[in-house]
Amino acid sequence: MNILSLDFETSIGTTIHGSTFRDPNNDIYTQIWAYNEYEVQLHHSGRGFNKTLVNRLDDVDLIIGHNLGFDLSYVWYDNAVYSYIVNGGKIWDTQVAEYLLTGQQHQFSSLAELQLKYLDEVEKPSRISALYKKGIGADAIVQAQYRCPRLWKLYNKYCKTDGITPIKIYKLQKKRAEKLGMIPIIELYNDYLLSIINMTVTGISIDVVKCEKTFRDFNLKHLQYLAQATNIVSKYWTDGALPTFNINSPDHKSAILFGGNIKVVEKKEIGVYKNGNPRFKNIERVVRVDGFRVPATISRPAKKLGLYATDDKIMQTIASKTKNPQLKEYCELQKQAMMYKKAANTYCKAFIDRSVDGLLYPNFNNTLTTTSRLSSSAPNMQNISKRNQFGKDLHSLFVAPTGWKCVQIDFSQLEIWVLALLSGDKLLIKHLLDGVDLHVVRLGYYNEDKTYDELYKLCKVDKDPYWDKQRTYAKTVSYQMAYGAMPKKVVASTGLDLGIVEKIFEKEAETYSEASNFGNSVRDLMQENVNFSLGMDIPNSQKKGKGGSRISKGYELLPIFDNSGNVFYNEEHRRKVGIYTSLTGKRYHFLNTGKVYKGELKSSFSFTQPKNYPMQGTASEIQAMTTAELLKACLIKGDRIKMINEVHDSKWFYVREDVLEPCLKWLKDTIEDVPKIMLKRFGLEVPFKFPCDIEIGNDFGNMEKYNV
DNA sequence: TACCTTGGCGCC
DNA sequence: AAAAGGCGCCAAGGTA
Repeated sequence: MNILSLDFETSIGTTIHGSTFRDPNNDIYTQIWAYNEYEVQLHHSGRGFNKTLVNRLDDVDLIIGHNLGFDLSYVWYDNAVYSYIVNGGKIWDTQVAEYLLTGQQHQFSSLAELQLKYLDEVEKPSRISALYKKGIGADAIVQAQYRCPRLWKLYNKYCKTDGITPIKIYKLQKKRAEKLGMIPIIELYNDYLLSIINMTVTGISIDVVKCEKTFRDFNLKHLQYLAQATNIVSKYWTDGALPTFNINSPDHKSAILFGGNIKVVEKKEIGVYKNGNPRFKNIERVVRVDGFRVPATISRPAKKLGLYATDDKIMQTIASKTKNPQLKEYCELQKQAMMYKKAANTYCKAFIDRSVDGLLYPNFNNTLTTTSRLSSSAPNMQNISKRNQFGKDLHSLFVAPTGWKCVQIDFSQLEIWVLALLSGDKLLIKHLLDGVDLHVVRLGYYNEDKTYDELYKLCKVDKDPYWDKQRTYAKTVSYQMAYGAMPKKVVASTGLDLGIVEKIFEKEAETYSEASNFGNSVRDLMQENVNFSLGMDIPNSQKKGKGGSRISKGYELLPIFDNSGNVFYNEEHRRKVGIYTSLTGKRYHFLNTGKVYKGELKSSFSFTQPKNYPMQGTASEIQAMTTAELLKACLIKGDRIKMINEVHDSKWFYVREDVLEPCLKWLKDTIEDVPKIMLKRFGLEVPFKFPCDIEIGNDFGNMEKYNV
């Protein structure tokens, strides 16, 4: 077996796109090819390699690297990479492996950290890394090789180490993974990484002109609402020392609604200099604002003394209770002004700033979340408004290239199907397979005078506005329950009575008893499997952030406190974590929040997390394995199907118009066939397929259902 | 200036 | 420090 460790040193590029492939000016200046731990080749080019590999990959069985997404995205369009992947070539990313081996606790590990952890090698402060940090990239170093021979020697040593280290780490990781039965799950997430790279490199088309126009429109709207709101508050905002009323300031909003103090800074003359110029000093004082005098009991105290929360929920309560028409109007204006500003800056502006020639290349963070879900940033493509007034405008900025269609394929009720799979609840499975509307079932829990059929007719056939709305509430409850929320939180997000929500939970537990009990069974299992936290997995020298925040996420034997605030450092009192291993071998860690009581640690674990982590985590595995399944075809049929984005249970594509039907049929069949993939990868029997819905359109704001 | 925390809100 | 379903981003306000 030939293993190859691949690593590139690149230029640094602009501050917007960093050192990644996104910046068109960036290139590779050194290629490090380490074969089987002993044969290391360094290839340098002062002109850059023009994003191509120096060698073929024909005799390579496994490519190893740390954060391979970075390197492979540079050479994704190289023929050698293409044929390697199409012929089933595999990768082992030590960052991905470490993430899974630690139960998703070690996020974005650095090579230096793993070097310490596995090889006990302390990375000496390197001149090379220091240069990189200063913005001096490999291009400059390679070009200076004859001028700076000492630096050049150092650089070559640095490169060589970076090539060999991942191979050494891989061998140890593999041993650990075999012991824990984690090889299949690590292979899955490595395959998934290839699909993620493919998505990232493809990019998402935006209509830049429309984006700029929408940005301007939203800003204009913001200013209009702001002006009206400012006009209303002007009679409460009279003190000349006050700054301009700022509708985005939590301080200002709290003060104007509930009354409060606003800190102001004034320049005060405190004498004269020798040259006769006046001497000033900044004096801080507070100005009292009475505002609308809304009773603060409607809200909740903020962290800052004397300030209160002003979120949407509270604003709605105020608007519905007040008899002051001006206040009522202000509530609506504040909301609109803020929403337009958010829509403009968080989305339109970010899209414009982040795009490169009309294409967005978001970061898909694959070693970040606790549950192994993907996360997205710069821009975040997973939280673009959909249901509110901006949903259509914002999504319609994402357009299909000429001759192509936008396609979105969603798993329907993925979390519920996952719950059925994990719990094996017979009735739930039957209901899902029969197409029973679970939201209507839940509506029935607190409308006992009506049967399922009657309610179904009212909601879905007659589309009675009242019952349709009731079903929407029930739907929200359904999803909240699936996410593992407790009744209180459901009340907060739906506005339903606590009594009703509790009844729903109660009846749900009766109806789908095995499914409802799933979380408890995880918790029981996990409570039996309490381990010490991972101890010195990351040495202190690698702590990051203030006070080593990375460590506090579970890498240190944390001291714990008793009810009187006494600190216990003894081994037997150290914090422990619960570990639960899922069907597929993925490990989840749960923080033990227990305290010391009479000298002994009483374990205590959250009720919601044990339910949520395996559900969310398994859902993400299904997303990962189905996406990975598409990769080869996406490469071979790259002129017909391009995958561009994922949002947890949905996948975004461009599909060429003239081959739409066969492509969509193939995509749907492949994605829905989770049993086939589960069997192949994990040897697990899954008794049902996972149904998907397809939508198509010319842009992602104007999509219509498509039946294959 | 650069970085951190808080409040608030978008998505699944 | 505890504890929460999982995330990321922006603006404000504060600190070094």
